[in-house]
Amino acid sequence: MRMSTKAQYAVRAMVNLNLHSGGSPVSLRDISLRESISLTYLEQLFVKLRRGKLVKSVRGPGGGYLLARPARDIQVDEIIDSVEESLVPVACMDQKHGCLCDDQCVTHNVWHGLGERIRQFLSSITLADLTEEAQRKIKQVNS
Amino acid sequence: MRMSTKAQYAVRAMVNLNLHSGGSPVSLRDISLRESISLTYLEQLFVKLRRGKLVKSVRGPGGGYLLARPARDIQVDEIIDSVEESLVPVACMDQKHGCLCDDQCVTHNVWHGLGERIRQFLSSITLADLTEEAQRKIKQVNS
DNA sequence: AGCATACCCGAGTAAAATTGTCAATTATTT
DNA sequence: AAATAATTGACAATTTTACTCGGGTATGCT
Repeated sequence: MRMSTKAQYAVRAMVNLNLHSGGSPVSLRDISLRESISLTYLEQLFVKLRRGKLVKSVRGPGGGYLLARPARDIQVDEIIDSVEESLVPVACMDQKHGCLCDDQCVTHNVWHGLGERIRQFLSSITLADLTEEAQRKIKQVNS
Repeated sequence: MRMSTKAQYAVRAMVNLNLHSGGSPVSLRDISLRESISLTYLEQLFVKLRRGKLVKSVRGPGGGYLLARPARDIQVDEIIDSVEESLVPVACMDQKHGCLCDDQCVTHNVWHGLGERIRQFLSSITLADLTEEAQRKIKQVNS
């Protein structure tokens, strides 16, 4: 039961983006340097975040990425969904048409319930929450 | 975010064991046939379940495995712990001495909180709960 | 126009984890 | 002794993860 580093990177990158954007685009190069994530890997992640409508891109010099919506309206589970990390703990429940083992599996309800808890928790946290927390931590270090 | 099949198998096997044991040992061969899990793989799992003190083994003909404690006292999170599946979602939190990134990571609290929710949920379910549920499902099919 | 910046995209790849198998042994009962 | 069944360690196939690489394309600046 592990959250992939892909998902972890995506969340970190989004917080960093929000933290350093004063309305103007932030380049992946900057995020790469600050978060020590390889540029090419970040590119991969942001393609998905853009397709997930969480960020907008601005091309050309001075370009970069912007949040597509206010940070308050972006939930952590959406970030993870965008980079294609399933939040459901078992494979048979990925399909939308429900699980084949519906009736047979005794353990079905356990994983289903667990998936719901995970979703519930991660959807209760917004990018704004994380950004504020980051700002507090930065202040602490500087004082 | 996936529960490994190893953990899923372990839970299924434990339910099946409890379901078919009337106080007498159940052989892995029987569980293997009923749950369609390879015998040799089951052996691997039960070594760990035994070390985790969830089952006791009885060797020789008529032997097999028994629950080490009443099913009501066995929680699902213990089964998963035994087969060495971490319930904490990120690697840096596995060590008991705490996470190095404690202060720096903004996202630390997210994963920590998530881990706690997962643990909380899985510890609220006992092997007895799952066994009763299985019995109800069997009745439904037979009626 | 030409150049630099920065996003865009698909393919490939090495390492790690997962999911097992195989062979040989030990303990117990009949 | 023979059969049953757990015990153990080594090993192997497959899949997933976490990347890199090599090219593109759009935009702004001089």
